[in-house]
Amino acid sequence: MKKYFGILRKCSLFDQIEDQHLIAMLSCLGARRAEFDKKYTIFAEGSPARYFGILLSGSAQIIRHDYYGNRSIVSGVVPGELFGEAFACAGEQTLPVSVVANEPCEVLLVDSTHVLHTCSNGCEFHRRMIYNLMRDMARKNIMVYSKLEITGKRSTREKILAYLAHMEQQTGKAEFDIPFDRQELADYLEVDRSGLSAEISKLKREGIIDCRKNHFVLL
Amino acid sequence: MKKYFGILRKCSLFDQIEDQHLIAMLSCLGARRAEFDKKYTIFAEGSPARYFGILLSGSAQIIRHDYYGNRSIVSGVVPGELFGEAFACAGEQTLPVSVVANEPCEVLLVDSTHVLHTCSNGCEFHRRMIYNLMRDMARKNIMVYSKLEITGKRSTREKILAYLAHMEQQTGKAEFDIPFDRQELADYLEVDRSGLSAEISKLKREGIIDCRKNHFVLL
DNA sequence: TAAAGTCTGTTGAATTTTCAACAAAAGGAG
DNA sequence: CTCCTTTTGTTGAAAATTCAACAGACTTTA
Repeated sequence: MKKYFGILRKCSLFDQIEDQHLIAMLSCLGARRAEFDKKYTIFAEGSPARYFGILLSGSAQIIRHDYYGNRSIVSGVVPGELFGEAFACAGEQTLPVSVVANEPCEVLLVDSTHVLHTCSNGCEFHRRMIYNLMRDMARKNIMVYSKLEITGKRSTREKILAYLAHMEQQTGKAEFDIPFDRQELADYLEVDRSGLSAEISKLKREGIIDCRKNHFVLL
Repeated sequence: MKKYFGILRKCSLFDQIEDQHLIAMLSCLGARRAEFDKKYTIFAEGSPARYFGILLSGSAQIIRHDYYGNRSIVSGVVPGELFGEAFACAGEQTLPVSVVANEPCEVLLVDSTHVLHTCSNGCEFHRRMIYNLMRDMARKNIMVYSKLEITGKRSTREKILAYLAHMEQQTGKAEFDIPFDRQELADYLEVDRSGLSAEISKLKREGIIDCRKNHFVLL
């Protein structure tokens, strides 16, 4: 498990918890490692939400399908991030979303009840971890609000610009890669793919942005 | 403060905490009561997010304005609910939204740092409260996901139906009042008001729903 | 390297949404 | 009760989005 310490140290759940305690905690949490190939479903919509995940490597997406099979991408997941924790912590819920591997993934599955209730060993790091988990959820909350702000825009153009502005703010740079291809970006922004492509071309012609594939520059 | 016990008992933050401990806790939290008239801003977008609120009476809305002043309603707040807690718990944030009184309101303002850090009295109910707060945030998270699902629909018609289905599920009844007037519903669903009215009329003509003002029936 | 498959940009037509303006209905104030 | 204000429904025109179809660019696989 030691090979994952680099990632786990960056995971907000273990903030200010030292390596020496990590191993004990992981077993205490009943954490187990799992692998998923590209396109595989890590968590399936509708299944019980007892476990949450920590992405160790690869990348994943949180998605939802409506009655007609239209895909909507809620967010991407990068290594070190938690996923599904809100559903696990709310209790008595089934998952309203799926989590799908975007490329081969390694994940750590954690039983949420082990986090929420102090372990029988009475280890004192639980308190820290619960605090960390709370802050993580607060931040996730804010992230979802951001998405609401982006997809709440009325036009495709405004959605694109709001998304790019958000990425600029998050990376601190006017030049960055986005984690989506065109279809995925469309599914994230809740717009039509061809309309999205057309609008991106227009923004390029107007000299507002530049991009090549998934690399964008704000001018 | 005793007159508010009825409401506070329903507040998720105080789940399983008995009345006798409540008074001590409230002072321990540095909670203070405040009143706001209709249309008054309880929390302003951009201001520091140190306090969160508990609505004691009245009703409020969490809203956001974009550059052009377009209003977007993120959610409504009813008595007993917390608001602003995610922003306060994420730390180092300013509010990305405003909270506005929809009618005369009484609120309890709570200093988030008092909740997150065990009080000097070392009262044991903090643990329970932190647990409650975490579950509250997890649920809020899920609520925002629901909103994302509703507003993520591509057409006005689908948004209306998704919203009404959500209300039906939440109330458990096919007949209910919605907490919005037409303009507010439009701002919540992120659509044009006149288009919304037109679509509601159409749904009525088609015999899919019935409504009078803000009372809706799913047929 | 060639072939097959996927992703992206373009286009035009059909559909929808937005916008602006107005009139009817409902609610509130005096 | 009447006047005034706010809310709601309707309409038509303008603008934007979606849809379907296709061609070229890029990837992957055999």
